[in-house]
Amino acid sequence: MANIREVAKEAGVSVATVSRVLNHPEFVSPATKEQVLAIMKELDFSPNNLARGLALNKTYTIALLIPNIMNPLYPEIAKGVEDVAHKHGYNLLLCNTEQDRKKEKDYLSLLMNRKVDGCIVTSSLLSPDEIREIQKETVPIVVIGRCQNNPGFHCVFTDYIKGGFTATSYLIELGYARIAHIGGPEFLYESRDKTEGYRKALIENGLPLDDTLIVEADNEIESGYLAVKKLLRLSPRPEAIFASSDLVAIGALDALKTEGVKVPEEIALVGFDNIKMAAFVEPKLTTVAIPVHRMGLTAARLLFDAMEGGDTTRGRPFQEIDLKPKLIVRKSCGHEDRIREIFS
Amino acid sequence: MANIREVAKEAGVSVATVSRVLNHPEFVSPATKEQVLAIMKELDFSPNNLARGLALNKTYTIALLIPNIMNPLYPEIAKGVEDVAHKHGYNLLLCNTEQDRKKEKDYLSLLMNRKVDGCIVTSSLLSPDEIREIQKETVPIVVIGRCQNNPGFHCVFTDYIKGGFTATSYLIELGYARIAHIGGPEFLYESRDKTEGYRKALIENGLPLDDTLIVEADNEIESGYLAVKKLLRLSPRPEAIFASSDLVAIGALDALKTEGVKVPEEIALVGFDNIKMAAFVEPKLTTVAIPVHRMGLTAARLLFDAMEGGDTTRGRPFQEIDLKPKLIVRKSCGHEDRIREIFS
DNA sequence: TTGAAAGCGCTAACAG
DNA sequence: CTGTTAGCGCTTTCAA
Repeated sequence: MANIREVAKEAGVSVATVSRVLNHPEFVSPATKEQVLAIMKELDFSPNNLARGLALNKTYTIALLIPNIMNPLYPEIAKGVEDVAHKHGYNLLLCNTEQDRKKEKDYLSLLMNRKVDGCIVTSSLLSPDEIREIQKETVPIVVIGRCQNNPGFHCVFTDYIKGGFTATSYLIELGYARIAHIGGPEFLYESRDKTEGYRKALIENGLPLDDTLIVEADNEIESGYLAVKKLLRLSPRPEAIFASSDLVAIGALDALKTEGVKVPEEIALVGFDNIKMAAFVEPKLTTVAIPVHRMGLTAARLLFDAMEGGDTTRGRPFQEIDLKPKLIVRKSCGHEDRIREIFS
Repeated sequence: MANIREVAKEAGVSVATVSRVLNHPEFVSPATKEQVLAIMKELDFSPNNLARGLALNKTYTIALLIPNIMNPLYPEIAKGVEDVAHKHGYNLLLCNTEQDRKKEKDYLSLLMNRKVDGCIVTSSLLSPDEIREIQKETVPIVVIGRCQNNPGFHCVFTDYIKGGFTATSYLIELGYARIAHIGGPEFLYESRDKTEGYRKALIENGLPLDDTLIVEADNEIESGYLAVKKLLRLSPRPEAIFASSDLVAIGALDALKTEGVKVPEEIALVGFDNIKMAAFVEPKLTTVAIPVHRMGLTAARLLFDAMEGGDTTRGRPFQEIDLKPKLIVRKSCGHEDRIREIFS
């Protein structure tokens, strides 16, 4: 609770000197330096970062906006961001927007007013213009999401269309034709993209598009459960399901089991995200992996580059980093046996 | 980027008036208020919270220290805390200590210097004295963890001894005698307590204590996997396993399957925590539920009480809130059938 | 190598 | 109801 003035007085020097031993110790004589350091310890002094930030216009804090902390995807991103933030001596302010536009806006302006030094926004619900409006010129923002959506921001991008395409194509290769899709919430571009990939794969393979095979769910286990209940009422039943997230797939799997439908024998299932749990349900879930941890790392690196380089606002080339989704084949789709069976 | 002074000038009033429309609008005439508000909008003014915090000695931010953001337990606590923080108009600063004493200390002092208004610490590695040493007198801290361990802090507590006891007793009731235990990391009191509960249950039931039946693991799926590999080398094999966390139990289950051991027919399994995934592995995991979300809520409420009541440091009665663990019976231990079989 | 002093942007007496 | 003014704790010219 002691402040710099008390330390100065006690040490018989000026506050400037005390400040110097904190910030530019090389410019102060060893003798006084030691003296001051001693007094600091004695008085249990530690600088007030608020005041420091006010004077320096720097807070050594960055923020990360995530839509849902309960979705295991985001803690993993957060971990990636934190790893590099901590390495740079920065603090991470984690904000949970709960997929609420208002909350996202609130947090964002709060952060800008709190003068964080930088900010990473994941799967934002806001338009680039909305973000820009809230953004202070001095605070770089990097976006994790779709870049074409966010001109003017550094951006880490994953091609969900391709992801959806990959998942669906895989199912098609395995010989399934009547493939259902449990889509994510419409208001997320990620969901729409996955669905688009799904459609694209069907079309390119000359399979009919059937909208009754598409149901929407939010990103929750329970929601996947319900979706399957709906899908099972269809006749004929789908032969395979592409779920827009592993969480949903896990719920779907649960429903399938409840209904006594064997996976993959009767219905095959692909998830999306490759969350850890995907490998521990039964059957282990085939899924499309998103390099989440790396997304966090990369976004953070981009941010620090921008923060150190300054100049983010000037029409400088914005970086887009494209992290590729990758199919992880496990047991939930049928595999070699199934392939053989189909093609023989 | 405009500041209060510019607004004042532009509006032809004093800074005090501008400040007033921000903080005590009731004391300013409607006319000037509107006028000022208009200018604010025109200049895109928003107050600098750093300066505000400096002047008010208040930041409208609380912090939450968690040991591991990747463990699904903690996001749930965070959610609880955030719910009430947001309701009070506060920001939540989430800090991941990675179960590292140094990092925990660093974060804690960082936070104190940043002048958060309050702080919640979960399963701390620090002693009460260490925490107190870092704590600024004005900043209330509430602890989620063992209260006897933390005299002098408000505290939300769960009785892990009882939890371990409950889990083990349940296994014993079902007729298992040779019960193994996969303990959590020794350096966490939670782990030690669960293990103590395990021992207590054995003793009270007149079962022999056999230390070869106890193996240590950290709180990771992989670690549970390895632990089971070890346990399976024992002969005779254990009939049941009490795992110190669901994560570990899930890893254990995976290993058991890999080894072709049927659960619960050949080996029964109980987990701990009741994370969501416990209900989606096969067999669904019997476990001991910790009311995590409620822990977060409660801790936050305690914190806000303390913050508003002031006076936390004075030897005022510290609240201890005891949230009870609860057995959740699912399929991984054998159930009615098994009971009948055993008792007939 | 050091000190005096002018801010950083805001709030809160106090006096009108 | 409004303005003047003195800080909040720290950093950084500028002079010495």
